[in-house]
Parts: sequence; structure tokens; C-alpha cells
Amino acid sequence: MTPLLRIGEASARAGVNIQTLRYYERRGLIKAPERGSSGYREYTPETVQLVKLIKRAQKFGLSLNEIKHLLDFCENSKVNCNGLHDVIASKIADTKEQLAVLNEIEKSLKLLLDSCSTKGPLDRCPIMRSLND
Amino acid sequence: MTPLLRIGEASARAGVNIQTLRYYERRGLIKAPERGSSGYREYTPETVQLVKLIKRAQKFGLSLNEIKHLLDFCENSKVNCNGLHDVIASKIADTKEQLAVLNEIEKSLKLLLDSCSTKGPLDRCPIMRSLND
DNA sequence: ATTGACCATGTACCATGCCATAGGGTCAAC
DNA sequence: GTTGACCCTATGGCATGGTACATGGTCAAT
Repeated sequence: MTPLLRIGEASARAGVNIQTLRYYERRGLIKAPERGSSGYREYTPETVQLVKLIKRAQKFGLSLNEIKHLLDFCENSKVNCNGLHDVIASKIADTKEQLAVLNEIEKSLKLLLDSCSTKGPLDRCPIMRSLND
Repeated sequence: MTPLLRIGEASARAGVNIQTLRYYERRGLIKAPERGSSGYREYTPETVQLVKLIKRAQKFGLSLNEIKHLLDFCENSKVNCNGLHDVIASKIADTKEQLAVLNEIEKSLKLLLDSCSTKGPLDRCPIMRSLND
């Protein structure tokens, strides 16, 4: 007697596009739902919840592949959540690296910008000269 | 009497793949070079230099489109380098925004990780619970 | 019995920055 | 005259995270 949802309703409740649900199914992020006699997919509310979880995880900067790893850990290892830790921890490391790179870039860009006091002739603009060194 | 370079030599000197030169040509980043009687492209050393500049600009986090804007300014505005400033300044703004987002993400990930002391049962792991809230 | 809303599959497309491959031409050396 | 290295164009592929479209089936209401 659980209220099964067709794809339109399910995607609306999860706040995603219809194609997104089919895409997640292809990517293995959600299991292929049962089909009714019509051949229509019939989603459980749990799947809607799962899709919301996926969307939330994306906001944490996790890629769909990383999220899949996460979910696979939940599937397979009933025992503990070490796998989850590893995924998150390695994502933190990634993020730190990206931050370092971006900080470097910002610093360099600022130097580039400051090197040139506007309105000079282009061919002697230090910005182009720096890029060309 | 300038030593013209065919694409293999030019790409080697610039440190990029042959296809990359053709790709940059299609994207309008470098001008289509003259063709010899054989129909082969004949690059000047200046083009090689330009490609190196493009590669350096990429390391500053600039996209090919942004680099094209930059180069177009150099082409068109013989007068001053305000355009260059604008490109760089807006890139700095972008970078700051990305930094802010990444910092947020890192903070959240750390909270997520710290919320769970390893080796507990999976179904009560706060990581999954947080994602599922 | 037909309309309209919904669903199905398969395919192609968006941006990004290339790389690879197929099928052919050019050219110098042997 | 043939080999091999090089070049040409055009097309398709990679990863990422989807969206859109063409073509057709299902189903309830009118």
C-alpha cells in the first residue's frame, strides 16, 4: 500500500528533471525501479529521498562518481562506515589542493593586475609582457 | 628569410600537440597561417610564442574564451590596455568566488567527517544521516 | 474514437579542451 | 617507384552532468 510514484511525480518531488532520474539510473546511482503493467517506472518514496541525498552530496562538491562510491559502501559494507570516511577525507584533501591552486592563481592575477597602471600604451602593458616573458 | 615552421615543428616548439594548433586556429586564438605550395601550414616563430603565451595564460586559470578576449583587445585596441585590466580583474573576482565556495565546502566536509567517530554501525553513521536530513 | 497527459527508448546536443582515427595527399630519399 | 615521414580534412571520442528531441506506447476522460 506504499504510494508508488511515476517518474513525473517522483522527479518533481525530488526537485530534478525527469531525464535526470533516468540518467542516475543509467549511472547506477539509483536502482532500476519496478515497472507497472504499462511498462512505466514506479518509484518508492525512498528513491526520492535518495535523489535528494545525491543532490545534497553534490553541494558538498562530490562528483556523481564519488557519490556512487559512497552509496556502494552503504550497500556492501553493512558493518561500518570506514569507506565513507575515506571518501570524505580524500575529498577534503582534493579540496585543499584546489584551494591552494586557486590561491596561487589569485595571487598571480593580482600581481599581474597591479603591475600595470591603466591607460598606458598597449604594447608596453606589463600584463602582456608578463604573459610573454 | 624567417624560418617558417610546419605544424609538427611548430607544435613541438610550443610544447603542444599538433591537433592543439589546429584547434586553436578553429577557435580563433591564432590566425590561420599561410600555406605553402603543398597546402601545408607554415607558422612563424611569433605564432609559437603566442601559443606559449596562451598556455601560460591558462595556468593563470583563464579559459580559452577569456584568453581570446584578451588577445582580441590586443588586436583591436591599439590605444591602451583597459580591456586587459577588465579581463584580469573579473577573473580575480571569479577566483575569489570560487575560493569562497571551496572554503565553505571544505568546512562542511570537515564537520561531516568529525561528526562520525569511525567504526560504528553504518546505519547510524552521522555522515549518512547528515546527508539524509 | 479521439484528445491530452503521461510514459518509453534512443539518440543527439551543451560547454570545456583537447586527442585519436580514418582516408587521403606531398615530398624527399633510396 | 616505392617507402616513410610528414601533412591535410573531417569526424568522433574522452569526462562531466545533465537537457532536449524524435518517435512511439498507455491510459483516463470526453
